[in-house]
Amino acid sequence: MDGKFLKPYDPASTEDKIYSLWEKSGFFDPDQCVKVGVTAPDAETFCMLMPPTNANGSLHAGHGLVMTIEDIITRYQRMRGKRTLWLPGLDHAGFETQVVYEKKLEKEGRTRFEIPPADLYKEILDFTLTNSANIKSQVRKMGASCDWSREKFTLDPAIVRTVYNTFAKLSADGLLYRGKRIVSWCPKHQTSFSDLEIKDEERTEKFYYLKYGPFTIGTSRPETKFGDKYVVMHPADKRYAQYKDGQKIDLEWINGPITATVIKDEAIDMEFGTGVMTITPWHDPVDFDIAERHGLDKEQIIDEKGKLLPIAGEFAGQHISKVRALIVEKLRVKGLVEKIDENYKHVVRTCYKCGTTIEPQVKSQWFVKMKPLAEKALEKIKNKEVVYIPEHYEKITEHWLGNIMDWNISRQIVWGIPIPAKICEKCGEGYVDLDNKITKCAKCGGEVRKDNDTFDTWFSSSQWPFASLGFPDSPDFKNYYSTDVMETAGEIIFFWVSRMIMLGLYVTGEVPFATVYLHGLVLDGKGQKMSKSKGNVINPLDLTAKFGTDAFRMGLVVGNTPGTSLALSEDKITAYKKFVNKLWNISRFVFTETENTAFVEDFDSWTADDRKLEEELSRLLTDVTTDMENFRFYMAGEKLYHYAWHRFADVILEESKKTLKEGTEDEKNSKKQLLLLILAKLLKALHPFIPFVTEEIWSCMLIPGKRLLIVEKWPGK
RNA sequence: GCACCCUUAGCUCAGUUGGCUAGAGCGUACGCUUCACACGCGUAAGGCCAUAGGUUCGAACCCUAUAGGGUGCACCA
Repeated sequence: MDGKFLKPYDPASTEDKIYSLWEKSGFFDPDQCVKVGVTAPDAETFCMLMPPTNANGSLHAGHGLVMTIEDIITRYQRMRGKRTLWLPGLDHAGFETQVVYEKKLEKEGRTRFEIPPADLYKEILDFTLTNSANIKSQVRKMGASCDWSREKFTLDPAIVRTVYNTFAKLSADGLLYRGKRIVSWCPKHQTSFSDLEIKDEERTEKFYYLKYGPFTIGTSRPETKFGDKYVVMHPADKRYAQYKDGQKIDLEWINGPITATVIKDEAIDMEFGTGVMTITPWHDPVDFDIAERHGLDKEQIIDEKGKLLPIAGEFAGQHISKVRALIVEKLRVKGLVEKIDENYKHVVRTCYKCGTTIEPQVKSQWFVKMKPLAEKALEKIKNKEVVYIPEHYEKITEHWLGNIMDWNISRQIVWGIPIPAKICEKCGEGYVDLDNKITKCAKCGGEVRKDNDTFDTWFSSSQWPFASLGFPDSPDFKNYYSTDVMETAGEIIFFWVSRMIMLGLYVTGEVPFATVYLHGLVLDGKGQKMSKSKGNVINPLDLTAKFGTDAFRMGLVVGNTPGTSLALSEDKITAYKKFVNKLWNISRFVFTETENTAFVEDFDSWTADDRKLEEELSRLLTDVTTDMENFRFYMAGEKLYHYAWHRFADVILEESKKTLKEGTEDEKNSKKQLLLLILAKLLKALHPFIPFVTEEIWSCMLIPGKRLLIVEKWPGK
């Protein structure tokens, strides 16, 4: 027996050694497995893509969970003999990364608005590359057995080309348009967003009743009302029956006399306020729709930075957040304030990143028509071509797909994939232009310039399943698409999962994956969300250093059901550290008692008792295999834990002591083979969960013709 | 407002298609250095499975209602 078993298991001196053993073996690469004969060339394939990691920081506990679950799946499938590919990748993560970088700039006293775009891009690229090296070493530390030789980055030229082709295809199929539409605009970040990037926040604010000629209008935002020249009411509202659609009324308003026009529209809720409102089409989606329906003028009141334009008269140039009180005071002096409701509760749309109030703006942006894509996806989901774990995510997805809005895919940031298009200077029309050929606007003949915007990062990551496998003609795409499992965070089910299904289906005609496994959040030990400001962020590397990667992995997976969040406490990880050590000591006992005894694969001289124990283990492993097949890793892990400690160690091992001391030769032989057999099978079954310690113990077993444990056969049926 | 989820031991959570005495980890109490392991061993305490009805031979599990907690979506100025 190796002398190291006389001391407790030491992860620090083991893990790096074992990982490089795996890497050198080439077994992460399915082609290599076939080449050296551990996998049959015609074996069934299994493919899972690692959600491309945001290359803007370092790994957090959530990544630890992703790497653990996905590695468990991968190792299990590989041991089952499948040609198993787990493809790693990195995401440039457009806006997310730019925000992180802007914070860094802020600390240095700089802002992105003073850096030439090309220079900024270069800076962020350097930043990303530095981070990604860091991230990759952390992923290795978690024990991830992904195929590094196939690693992809969302900015790889081949990926970008695929994204461009999809953009052009959408255009050719009439699913892409550039429109002057109202978009959600963050004045701080100075970019537009899709509807998913908006966070609703309930606020209690004042609600103002203002005199508008013969009417009283209600508003929570008097500072936007300078240009309001349309007054809208419901056509069926009897209170205002005397006013006709299109009727002009002269009245006194904030900065002097104006002529207002009466509009009748059914969008008005007669119950709300006074049943009359004025509209600000440039800065409100509902107002915009009304203006579109009636062909009304739209005027910009607030600029992109949130400051009032000249139309605001004396208030021009001031930031809207500062002038509300001043404007209300002016209105009050003019006698236009009727009353103020102090406790008006409503929902304000804010930037999910910085919490700044969204100021809608009318802008020309690229939109994808989502309905046709969503309908096809919905059909596949209902047919169970994509299966959700946990199940209820299917309903949530169907609800979202059934009510989908068009997707604004352009962002006014430099960090991202540039949109390959030309924009007409004169009329604003846009043209998809992959080959940089267009020089004149086909509509008005005006000069065109390059589109300076970039794609929403989700537009590229939604194409990840086929793009990363080399669509359309690489062998990997043919072998591995459509993939088997998509394992990711429940949080990004709309952002990413649903869009992957839609775009995958649209571009390749096939759903991109058969099963979606969604995990929940990793919370701190008290069940609170981790955040830098609370100071409760758990760094995975600290935990692997303190307890060992195997213990950390067990702590992340046992008791963690899909879709629900997990409270991760050090106590729990400590428990699994002890378990890993227990396994170490079990091995020490077995090795001591079976010194110089080789494991016999097809041993047939069992005692009746040992035969029963062997069958008991087989039953357990069958059970565990069922759990693995059904993604119940939390159960499989717990069952193996329980068996190893409370059955094998506490009972089987204890009882064996007597036999090994007092039994006949046959009984001793049978018992030794049993101990070796159980240990071997247990190591195999536990390997996906705790790969390092099992591989290390395995290396000390006396088994003729054994390979690395990572490619041994899974012991259950 | 609509949808979805949750409520089980002091804490964090399992409990698969309804079926033995409802489980685990941590924690707690008491006792053990027993020749694999004190990162250990043994023993014990601790639960009206949110509440009220219903279905059933049988319910933590299925149905209905209620209460509390959470999440997502949609919004009216």
